[in-house]
Amino acid sequence: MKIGQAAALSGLSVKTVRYYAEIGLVIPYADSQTGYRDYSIEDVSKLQFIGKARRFDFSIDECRELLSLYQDKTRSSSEVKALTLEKMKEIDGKLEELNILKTQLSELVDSCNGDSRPDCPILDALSGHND
Amino acid sequence: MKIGQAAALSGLSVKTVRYYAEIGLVIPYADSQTGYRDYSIEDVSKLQFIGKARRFDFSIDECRELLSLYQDKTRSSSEVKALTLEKMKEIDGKLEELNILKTQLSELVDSCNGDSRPDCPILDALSGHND
DNA sequence: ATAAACTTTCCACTAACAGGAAGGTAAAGG
DNA sequence: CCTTTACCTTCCTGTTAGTGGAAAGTTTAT
Repeated sequence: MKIGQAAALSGLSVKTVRYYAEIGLVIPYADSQTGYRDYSIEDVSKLQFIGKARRFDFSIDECRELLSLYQDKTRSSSEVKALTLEKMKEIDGKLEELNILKTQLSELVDSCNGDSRPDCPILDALSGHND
Repeated sequence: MKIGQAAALSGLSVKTVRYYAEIGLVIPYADSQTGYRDYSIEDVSKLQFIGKARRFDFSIDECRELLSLYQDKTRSSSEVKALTLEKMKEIDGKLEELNILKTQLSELVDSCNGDSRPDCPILDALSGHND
């Protein structure tokens, strides 16, 4: 099938699918007659797989790794689990950072009356020498 | 002072300070003799301000906005507060997304025994047609 | 005087695409 | 059969916020 259908079936944009071909993530047949890319059902499965992994916040490189494990019949599930656990740790780190940020910002907002006067504790805090 | 000292005092890298000059965020004097940038104390204050705002996850464009409010003596604190509240909402959105992700990933991990066998529910979930 | 440390500009690279231009191809309608 | 429309191709640029490095000029220290 052509790229448009593959994109529709996988829920990705044509641009994205073409990009994945370019970086060697999912390489379709190249029809030498027309130059059109020709995607198989299996290619579409891979695209769907990648789409889902991307939504789980896996990077392209991690998708590449997962995909090769996916295709490796002799793989061990521990490898996949390790990758996923690492990703969870990353997410935990981000969560913590964001929570700290949120607390700090909410303290700033609470201290600011937000009226029409130029006096603003938020800017004072940003310009101050205390962190 | 020269860029190295300004960078050291503001806690930013020389590259970053030069970049901020390039994009017109903090423009120092240009010493016509040597071509060296010449930073004032006030420039350093601005750099510190930006550094702190960046750490609060404000984008460069938002920093630009905050900086102009910072320098505007007729500003109202409500403008600053509004910007900060918007930033908080953004952070809340990210937090929610990440929490959902974490839950989904932990369900995947829990379902996987992670042994040396190829059987892996994580990959099954990624390749399955259910989201 | 010379070496070390600092500065300059310029170019390339990062992640993961999106937008758009110019041009070739295919399927459908008249 | 011809034309329109829809689809496909490659190529180039832009996005964010810088980082790394090269080649060359300047300043400071020994």
